[in-house]
Amino acid sequence: MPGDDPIRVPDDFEHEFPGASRSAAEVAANLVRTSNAFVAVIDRGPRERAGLSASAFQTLAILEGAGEPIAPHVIAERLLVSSASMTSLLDTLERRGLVERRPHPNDRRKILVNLTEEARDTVDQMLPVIHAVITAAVNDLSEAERGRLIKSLTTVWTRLDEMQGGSIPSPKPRRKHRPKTGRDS
Amino acid sequence: MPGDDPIRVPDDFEHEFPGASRSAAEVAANLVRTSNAFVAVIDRGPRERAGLSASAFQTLAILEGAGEPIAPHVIAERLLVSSASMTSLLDTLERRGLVERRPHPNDRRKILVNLTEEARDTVDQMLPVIHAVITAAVNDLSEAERGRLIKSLTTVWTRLDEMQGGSIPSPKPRRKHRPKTGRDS
DNA sequence: TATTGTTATACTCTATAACTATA
DNA sequence: TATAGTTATAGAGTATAACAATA
Repeated sequence: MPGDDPIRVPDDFEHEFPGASRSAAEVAANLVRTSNAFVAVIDRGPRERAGLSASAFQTLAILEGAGEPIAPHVIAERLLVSSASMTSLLDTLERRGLVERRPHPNDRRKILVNLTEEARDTVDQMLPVIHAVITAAVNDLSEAERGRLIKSLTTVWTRLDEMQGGSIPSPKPRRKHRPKTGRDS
Repeated sequence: MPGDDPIRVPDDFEHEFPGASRSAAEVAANLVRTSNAFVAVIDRGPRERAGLSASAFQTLAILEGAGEPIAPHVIAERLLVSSASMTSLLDTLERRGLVERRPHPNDRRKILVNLTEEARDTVDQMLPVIHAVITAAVNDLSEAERGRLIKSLTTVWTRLDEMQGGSIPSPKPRRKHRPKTGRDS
C-alpha cells in the first residue's frame, strides 16, 4: 500500500529554507495530517450526521463538559468567538431545539444556557462513536508507544504554547528557483 | 509550569465508555491539541498577517506547489470545494491582486489560474516564517524521537485512512450520571 | 462606569440549481 | 452528451459598532 507511508520532505529542503530542519518539517506534516484524519472521521461520522457545524458541536461539548448551565460570555471565551457571534450561534441552536436560554437567578443582565433533553441524547449517542473510532485508530500502538507518543507531543506542544503569546522566531529568506508563472515562460 | 502537562482523561473513562481505551483517548486529545497549536501559531502569524482566509491560503499553496498555472476545477478537487465556491474564492483572490485568470490555450472552456508577482512574494515571505516556527517547536526532540514519532503517527493515520472510506466501529452505549440541567435540580 | 447580551450591518465561505459556452 | 466555468440564490459563521438593561 503506497498510501501508508509517512509524508516526506524533499532532499533540498534545508537548502531552500536555510536554518529550517527537514525532520521537523516531516514531524509537523505527519502530525497535522493525522490530526486532520481524526477530525475528518469524526466530522463525517457523528458530527455531520447530527447536522451540526463545528462551532455548534463545540458549543454542545462545552456545555456538556461544564455539567451545568453557563452564561454565553463564558462559552464565547472558551470558543474564542465574539459575544455577537455567540448570540448568533445560540440562535441557531435554540431554533433547532438543542439549547434553551433562561434568566440568571441572581444577575438580571445574564442568562444561562441549558442543554435540552434532545441535545443530551445527541451527545450521548455521539460520544461512544467518537471513542470507538479513537480506540480503533490507536489500536496498533502498544501502551509503551502510546506513552512515548504522548510525551513527545507534549514536548512539542509546550514549545508551541510558548510561541502563542508572542515572539515567533525570525527566519532566513527562502532560496529558490521560482515556480513557472505562465507569463515568463 | 502546570500548563506543560499532557491532557489526561478521568479514571472512570473506561467505565463510562465500555470498550473504549483510555490511553487511546489521551493520545487523540494530545495529538489534536498539538496540531491545533501548530495551526494556531501559523494562522496568527503569517496567514492572518497576510489577510488570507484558510481557503485562500490553501489555494495559494496549491498553486505554488503545482509550480505552474492550473485550472479551477483542479484546485477545487484538491481543496474539496464545489466549482461554484471555487469561482467565488478566485473572485476574492483576483480582487486582491493575488491571482489572474487567463484563457487556456487549447481548450476554450477552460481557464488557467496564475499567481501574480505579489502572491509569489507573499508566499516567499510566509514559508520561511512557517518553517522557522516548526523547527523551533520540534527543537527539543532528538532525531531518534522524531523518527519514532513519525512512525507512530503513520501507524495511526493508516488506520484512520482505512476508516475514511466507510465502516466506523460500532460502540457500546455510554454509562453515566447525567450532567445537571438546571431544570431537574 | 463596567458588564452582559442583543441588534444592525457587512463580508467570506459554502452549497445547490440553472445557465452558457465549448468539446 | 459531457465538461468547465459562471450566475443566482441562500444559509451559516464571523466580526465591529452601537445600543439597552443591569450591576
